[in-house]
Amino acid sequence: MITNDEVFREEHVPRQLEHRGAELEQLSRALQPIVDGDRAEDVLLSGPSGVGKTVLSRHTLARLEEKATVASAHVRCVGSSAGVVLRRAIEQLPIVADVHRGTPVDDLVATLRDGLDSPAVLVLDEADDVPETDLLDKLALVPSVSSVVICHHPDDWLAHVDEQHRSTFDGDHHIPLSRYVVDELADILEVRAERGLPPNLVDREKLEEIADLAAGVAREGIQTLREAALYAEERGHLQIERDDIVDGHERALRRIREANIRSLPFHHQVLYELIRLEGPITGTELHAFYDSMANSVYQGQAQTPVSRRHRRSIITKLREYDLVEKDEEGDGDVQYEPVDLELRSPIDPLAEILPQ
DNA sequence: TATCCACCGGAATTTATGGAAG
DNA sequence: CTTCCATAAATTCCGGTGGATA
Repeated sequence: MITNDEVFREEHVPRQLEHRGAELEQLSRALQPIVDGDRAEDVLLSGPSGVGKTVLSRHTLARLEEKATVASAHVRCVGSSAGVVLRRAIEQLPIVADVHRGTPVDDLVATLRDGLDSPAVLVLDEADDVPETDLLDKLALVPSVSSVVICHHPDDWLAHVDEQHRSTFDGDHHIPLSRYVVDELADILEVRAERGLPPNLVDREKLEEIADLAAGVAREGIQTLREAALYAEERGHLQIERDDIVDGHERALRRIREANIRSLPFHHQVLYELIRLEGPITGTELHAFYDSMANSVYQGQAQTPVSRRHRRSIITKLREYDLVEKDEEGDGDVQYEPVDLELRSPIDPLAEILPQ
């Protein structure tokens, strides 16, 4: 039923970007100098997840590539230190150097500075919580590399940035992307449907319904369209129907969360499972529960149980990934609970230990 | 209002890890 | 193989916050 799954992939970059003309223009203008071999300007791209920040940067760079050879690197920064970010950047850029774990960060900066024949663009994706705030300081020492920073909350991000770098991302150098309105997202979905689904499987009205359910978040809308098409096939519908959309949306959201949970380390999954099994649960109860379970859970594992302080950081991360919610109950005490009760950790470390 | 208590999160400090040099 | 070094992860320390209580 899906004729071309490629167009529904997360990493798919469309040839034509719908309804991002102004932003595309703005970003192209900032990066334009690189075509002539000059340093591009730094840019901050911000907006909620799934509205096309990454796609915009990839699409823009791909367009520039058509005009000239452009050296660029795209690094996901989530949970990585400055060293890891720099190392991955060097690996992607045309630089001959051996970089490995343990290479001093200043050496990495030096190879980046000395190893390039011409200026390059470094895209720092999901830069929200890079622990090393001085990453920008280090990059400032590399005049030939300009940065495109992608983050969710520009104000929070800028607050962590040194005063001296803050003005770099002023005015034209900050491109905020917002959610699409229903009509716009429906246009985007229409293109995907044309290219990836059989003709007449879905009409405009249904696309608008999907766009509405997804609340203007493109990633959600695109995945919902895909899942709805699969449901329609399972159910023998000739067209996508309303219940295909509703169920498709549920499954799309779950898939997105599953992808999130899979990328997390063991400790995080343990905490997640405890919250899922016992939630809603208060912080104090959760710590006590962890303490009582820890020995059996970590039995035979390479890792050992972690301290309370570290657990707090982990819970924060689980919330950022939209896996756990923090409820302010009416009476004031906070409770944690899973966003999706049915969504188990793939490790599922407690299954055989806990009854029920 | 003053004090206590639990929690949060930043920062300093310690520990583990893997490559490199001897 | 052992020692040394820098990074990254995890722990410890600690000041700030806000609700509860007298």
